[in-house]
Amino acid sequence: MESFTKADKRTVYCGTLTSADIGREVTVTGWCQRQRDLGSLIFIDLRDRTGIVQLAFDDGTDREIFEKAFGIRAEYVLAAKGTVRSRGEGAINRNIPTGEIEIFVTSLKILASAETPPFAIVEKSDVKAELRLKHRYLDLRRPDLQRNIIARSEIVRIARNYFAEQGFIDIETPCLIKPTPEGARDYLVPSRVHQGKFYALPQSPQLYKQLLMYSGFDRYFQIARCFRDEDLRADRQPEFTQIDEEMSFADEEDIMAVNEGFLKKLFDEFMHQPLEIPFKRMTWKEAMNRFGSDKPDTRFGLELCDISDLVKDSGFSVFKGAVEAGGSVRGITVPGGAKMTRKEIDSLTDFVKTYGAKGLAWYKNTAGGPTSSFAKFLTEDETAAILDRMQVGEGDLALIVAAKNKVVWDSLGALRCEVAKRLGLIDKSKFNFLWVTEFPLLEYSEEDGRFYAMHHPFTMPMEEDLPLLDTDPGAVRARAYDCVLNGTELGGGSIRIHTTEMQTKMFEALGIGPEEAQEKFGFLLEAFEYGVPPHGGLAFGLDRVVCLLLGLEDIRDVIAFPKVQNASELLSKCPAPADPKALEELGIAVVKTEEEEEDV
RNA sequence: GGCCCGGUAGUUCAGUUGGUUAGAACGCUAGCCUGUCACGCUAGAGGUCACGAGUUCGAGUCUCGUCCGGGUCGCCA
Repeated sequence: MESFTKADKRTVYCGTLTSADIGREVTVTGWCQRQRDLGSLIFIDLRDRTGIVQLAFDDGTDREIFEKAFGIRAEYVLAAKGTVRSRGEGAINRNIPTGEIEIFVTSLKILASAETPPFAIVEKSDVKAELRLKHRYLDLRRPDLQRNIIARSEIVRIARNYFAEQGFIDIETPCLIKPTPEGARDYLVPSRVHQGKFYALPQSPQLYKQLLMYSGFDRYFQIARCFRDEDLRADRQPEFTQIDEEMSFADEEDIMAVNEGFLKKLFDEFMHQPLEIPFKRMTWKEAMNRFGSDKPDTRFGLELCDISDLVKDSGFSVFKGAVEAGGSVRGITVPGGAKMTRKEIDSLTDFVKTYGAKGLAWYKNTAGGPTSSFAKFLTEDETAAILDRMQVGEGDLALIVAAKNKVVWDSLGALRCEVAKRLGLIDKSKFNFLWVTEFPLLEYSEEDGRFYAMHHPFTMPMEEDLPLLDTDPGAVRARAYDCVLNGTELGGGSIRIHTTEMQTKMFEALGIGPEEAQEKFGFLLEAFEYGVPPHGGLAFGLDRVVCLLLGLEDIRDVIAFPKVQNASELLSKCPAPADPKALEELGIAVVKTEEEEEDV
């Protein structure tokens, strides 16, 4: 065999061969999926990233080649030359695309042998995540994971093409940047040249893309890696990728339109299905009141219903007290939910408790006579009014939470999703895109006794709310928007502040004094002096986009080398201790914790 | 940092009230087999029950701690 590289014109991908190739002499390379030894007949399924083709060895096969084939085991790497031939009637395998043909092998090379892998390289794998991630290079051989990674590449290609067509310029921004005081924890990188000083890895290219607007690159685009030193979730990794954009001389309408165009193109070219644009829009306030969430899943109902006014004077202290304390009493009505058992309702009670609710009041409207956890504390009229307001019909179940608004929203927002999931109310074929707009500009932190920017401190307030900035900062709305799909925040952005006056006001509202502002964002404030265009932008979480389009739930399934919950990576075993010499050069000493001291 | 779930053969799991030699399936090894494709048949090998203490005559099973993995709340401008 003189050549077995893919560059050889006779070398083809396993999964691409069809009966149209019968008679061709070809070379294929790949991994042995399975060897079937039938005595004087051997078959080998050869796998590459395109699929599987069957290699055949029989009494017409050269004895030396036959002996070689006899010894081949799973995951051996092979190059085989031979003639494509029909399998003949009766021997056709309808389950695989190449099932009509096989390769009669005339030359065989074992490029590498292999140990039996710790788990089978098959599409449907129920092997524990830990083992898969320790051997991620094997896990990534599985066809479903290969499809995910290839799909991700296609989505990125479509994004690059689309934004280039729209006149966006792809610009790289630094990965070693100044640590930022607000927002998520930074990953810090020590400086050797400047001992005691640190870079941070970017949580996003935010400031740099704004600076690019100041420079006149009026349409910027980047597939940008971002880093946040926060705890992981099924949909959150410490390093992740954004489709990041920024536009000058643009307002919300321009930015939403460009991105609706992008998603439509993704649906055309990748999903091969229509997507209706423009998307529905909903203010943050409406989203919270109707769905208890700023990223509502609108594929099902179970909307929240406010009954505060009906119970504020009632004899039930739980309801009355919540309203008096400035909170509210709200609930959801589960159609047909009355058949839920007490045990099931108890588990929903435990569920809402994780969101800070003290309990879950319920009312089962059953034909045989209703049962309820709270009706005995209310008058018949009060109960009737609640049932009427919540439209609790026969066979329905009402679930009610009384607490401060944030807890009511959080718990009921999560509860309606949980109930929908348990009752199978979610139509998984739907893609309900939604813009959530008019987010609050600021969020009060009880712990720190101050306001923080809900989006980031460069977000433009809504003009009509500006007077409130001094009197009622919590009520000011921002020119910020999120793109939501089926209950997941796919991306978000805002119109940015572009004047010194406004930015100074914003820092004041955040309790950042002039000196601190100068020290931390002086370069930005100074830049405002030299003519900054109005601008705004948006960033999508690429990993989440890929996940949702592929119908996956675990973000790790679309990332080649993901990290586990404690932010370590099991394959290479990082993070790892640093070389003492390197630490010395950096002027860094690692301080042992008290526990470790005791062990020494 | 809190709460919940899990760790038994290479893999996925079962393992009764604490009781003899810890099982099954798949995989693996060897032999046989001419049309398999989840090949088949026969035989065989394979276990620190995550780790460490404790309770007990006796622990895979009960208790505590540790480690590892998963989910989640906090956190994630």
